[in-house]
Amino acid sequence: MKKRPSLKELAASLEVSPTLVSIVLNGKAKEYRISEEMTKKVIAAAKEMNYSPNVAARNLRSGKSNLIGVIVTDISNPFYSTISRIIEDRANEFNYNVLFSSSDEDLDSTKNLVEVLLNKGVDGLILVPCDGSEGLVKNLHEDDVPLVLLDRYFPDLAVSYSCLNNFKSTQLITQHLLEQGYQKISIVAYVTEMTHINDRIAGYENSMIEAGLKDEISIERIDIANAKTEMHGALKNLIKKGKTEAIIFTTNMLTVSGIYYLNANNIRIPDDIAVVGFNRNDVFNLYYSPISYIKQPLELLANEAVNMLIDQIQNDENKRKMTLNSEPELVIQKSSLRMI
Amino acid sequence: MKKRPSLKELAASLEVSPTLVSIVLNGKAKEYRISEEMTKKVIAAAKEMNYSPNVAARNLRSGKSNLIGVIVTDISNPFYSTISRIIEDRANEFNYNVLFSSSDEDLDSTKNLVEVLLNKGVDGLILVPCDGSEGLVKNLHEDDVPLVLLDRYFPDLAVSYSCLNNFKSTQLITQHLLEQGYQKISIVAYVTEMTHINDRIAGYENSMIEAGLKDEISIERIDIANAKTEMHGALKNLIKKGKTEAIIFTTNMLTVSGIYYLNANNIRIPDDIAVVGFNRNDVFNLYYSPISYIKQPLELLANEAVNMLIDQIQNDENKRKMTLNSEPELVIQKSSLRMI
DNA sequence: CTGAAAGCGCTTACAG
DNA sequence: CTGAAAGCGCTTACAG
Repeated sequence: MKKRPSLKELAASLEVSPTLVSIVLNGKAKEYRISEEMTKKVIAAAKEMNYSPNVAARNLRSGKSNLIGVIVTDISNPFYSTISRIIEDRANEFNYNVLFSSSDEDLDSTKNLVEVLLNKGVDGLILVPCDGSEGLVKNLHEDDVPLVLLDRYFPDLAVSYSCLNNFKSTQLITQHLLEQGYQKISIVAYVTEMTHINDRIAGYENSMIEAGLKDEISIERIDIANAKTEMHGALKNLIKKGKTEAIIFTTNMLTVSGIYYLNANNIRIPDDIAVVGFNRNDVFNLYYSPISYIKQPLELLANEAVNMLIDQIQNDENKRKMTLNSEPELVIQKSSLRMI
Repeated sequence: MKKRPSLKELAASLEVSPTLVSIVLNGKAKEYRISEEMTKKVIAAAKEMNYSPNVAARNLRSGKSNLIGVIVTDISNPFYSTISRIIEDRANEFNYNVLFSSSDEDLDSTKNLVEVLLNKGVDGLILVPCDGSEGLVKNLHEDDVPLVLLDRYFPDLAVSYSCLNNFKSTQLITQHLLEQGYQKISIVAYVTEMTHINDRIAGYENSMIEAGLKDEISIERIDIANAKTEMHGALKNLIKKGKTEAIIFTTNMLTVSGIYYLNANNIRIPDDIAVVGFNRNDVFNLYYSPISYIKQPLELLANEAVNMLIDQIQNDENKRKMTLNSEPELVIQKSSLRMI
């Protein structure tokens, strides 16, 4: 690889000191009252020689890497890949680069990735925390690692987060289904202690109770490790009981995997069972019966996560908890409309 | 952020020199014949103090960053997000981290990203080159930047690449459609000079000609910048002419966008028109008429790209061109089966 | 077997 | 307005 010129070489070619060059290139010419003429000369030479500072040296000296670490559960999942793209673009605007990793919802993996990213010298972390990671997050926060949680949060920790108003999202869904005349409404979720899922369940329960349908509440929990098999069991169970007119799937993956099952078993949507899912997906729109879903404001969520993080990094006294509980939007399509 | 202990502090706590510690922690104890006892003591202390080397300092000293840059067209596109995930995992195995960026098929953007990544000190690049980037790629190669092209390549450049055998992919499709009794077969592609697309077109033409159907060859080109509008025009055109019994879409995005159009216009697949697309997508499988598609060996493609790159980085005399033209697989589903 | 010293390329007090 | 010098944390000849 061709060697790039160093500051020293650039200074030598101009017959000035490295200090001067450094000052000018860091935009501090005014502050140090460098002559305009000299300033121009330096900048022109830097351009001419295609100079760009050695990042490792700058990092070492400044203690900053202008690198942020992002840990999502799986960057090949459309929900997270869309978010990652927005984070990347936003971080670039602030002159930061991003190191992405995927935790696969695994605690040990998450711990390991955090360690690796911190060792790489990232200035801060955006983390989609997995089940059981509350202690880890707490430790990071206590160690004053700039940190923003994304998509999920811990109510008991004073850690900033950028999330959906999950409770409201399932309220919207449930109320919509009730309006359509469905009463036997079930919900499918993961086995987890994470708030985002449990809030979604709570929003559903709340709306069911308010509608006087406490007895119709029906919750299926699926272990993410055996999602496919357990989805079969869960849906078979719901359908056998004849207990379900409508199903709410609480994540995108659950929705897609649920549709696979319903499809394979010739259960028609919405004729046999109405369906509402989470997060936009081409699959939903192109399905024979387009699927209603909760649309999250991904731009907002991702941009705010970056904003909060940069804010923490750059004003390090600023350790106050910043939170975003963004508004869900219910996109209604054929899958949840009662055919009359 | 909590300060991590330095090598010097670790050495001080052990009352030995930094040199010794460095040697031991870099696994060179044997080479320097450090006593086993001392070796163990150092390693234990490093663990105890949770020592990990400062990456910036190591990079500066070694001139290596253990960072590779990856430029895809859009990391939120499922095809590239899947590939990115595999690259990430593979790179980690080699103890490399990955900086991802998206070029949006834009040359200026690609140039800019290359510059940024190089300035960040990446040890090498995996690049999905866009239209018009041959000169850029040539320059990089001449500057001895370790470089592997992914998904697309330039036949005239001695640059390593990891790609699909594109010619063969559309041969497979065309032959399959011919076997099903379709003769009026059209193909939809981007306006581009890139080989991967033009090879796909060539494979189709080749099979059509071999079948004596030269006159039925029908190629629609779409400008990627106006994909949606032009897709409408192209398909309207094909259908009006009554000229098409089957359509081959040459990329995943084209396929999805084509299906949106056919859906909106109540054109039934395969009854009215048969369809074959590229790259697995949940959309295809869950569609009322599951879409046949070319499956690329993504694991292989991504892993080999990383292997080739690491090989270049670590054996820098090794500038020989390495190529992979991997085998396409045709997954046949309902969308291209003649209903008898 | 082990340590003192130089140097990677930068930035920033300090001095004038 | 400008420069000499120190130092960020590491590794690697060199010396013994």
